[in-house]
Amino acid sequence: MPELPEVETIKLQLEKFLKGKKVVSIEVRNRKIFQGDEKKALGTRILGTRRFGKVLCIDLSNKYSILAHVKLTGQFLYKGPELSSKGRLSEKVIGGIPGPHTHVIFSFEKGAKLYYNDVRRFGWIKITKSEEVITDNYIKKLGPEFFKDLTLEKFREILSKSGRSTKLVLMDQEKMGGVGNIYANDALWLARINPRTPASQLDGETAGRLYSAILTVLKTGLKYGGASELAFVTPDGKEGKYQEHTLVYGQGNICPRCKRAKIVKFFMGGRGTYWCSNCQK
DNA sequence: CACTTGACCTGTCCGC
DNA sequence: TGCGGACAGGTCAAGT
Repeated sequence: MPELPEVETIKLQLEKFLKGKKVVSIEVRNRKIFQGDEKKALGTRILGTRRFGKVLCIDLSNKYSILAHVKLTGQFLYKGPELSSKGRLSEKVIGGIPGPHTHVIFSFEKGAKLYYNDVRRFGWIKITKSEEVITDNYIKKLGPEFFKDLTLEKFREILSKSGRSTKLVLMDQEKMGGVGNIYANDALWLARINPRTPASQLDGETAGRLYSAILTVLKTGLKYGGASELAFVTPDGKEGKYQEHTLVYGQGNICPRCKRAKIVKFFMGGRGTYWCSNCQK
């Protein structure tokens, strides 16, 4: 669920809340989640935030950076003077903050805090030299990204070189960065493409349709502040709304476009795939 | 090399 | 009401 729109939403809020703040302390409650020496961050200020695919990057003033992948259930939650008391916490923040699922607590000046909660503990946070961010094991393998360096031409080329099913290629972060299961399902439906069609079999026009469809669903996801299907919440403790606007993901009713077939769910690569047999050929 | 399955984890939901 | 099992999406490692 944290895909490009969700991580971008987190990134924008963290930028807003943290920029310029001085790191006073970092409490690591779970060593498996936080890798590296957190003391390197103490006394530094937050310069800004970046995003690489689904990975967050928080740049510090001493040429170190904090990288984080929230995977499925990781949550960054901010408490500070800007939020006052009105910000009610989503019930998706299980156990509250701090709580049994809080694994890292960042403290800043004036009592501001950033909590990292993660029920399933799949996520990770690490501190690394800023110049080594792009050679990080995950980031160095990331493919080009939508809205950044993934042009239509490059997109067509990537598809043409893979005989794997189109859906799996879209979700392969080493081929292209940012798209996960929810947006892949919706984009394929929007472009009327069968998720199982081998990527190399799509002609230029069809690939172009898919490219625009992906941009469309990602933009829609951003507009709604991400999809809170599972555990996604924004740092201010609120939920995204895209899950209320999915095209086919999570649906089981008659296809809203052709109204001739039911949306069918099946598994591809172990993940739920939603498909209209009538209009996705 | 391409592709699949299992592991990582726990909360939620569904059926009995 | 309680319990067991399937299921959730993102990646990595191991197996076919």
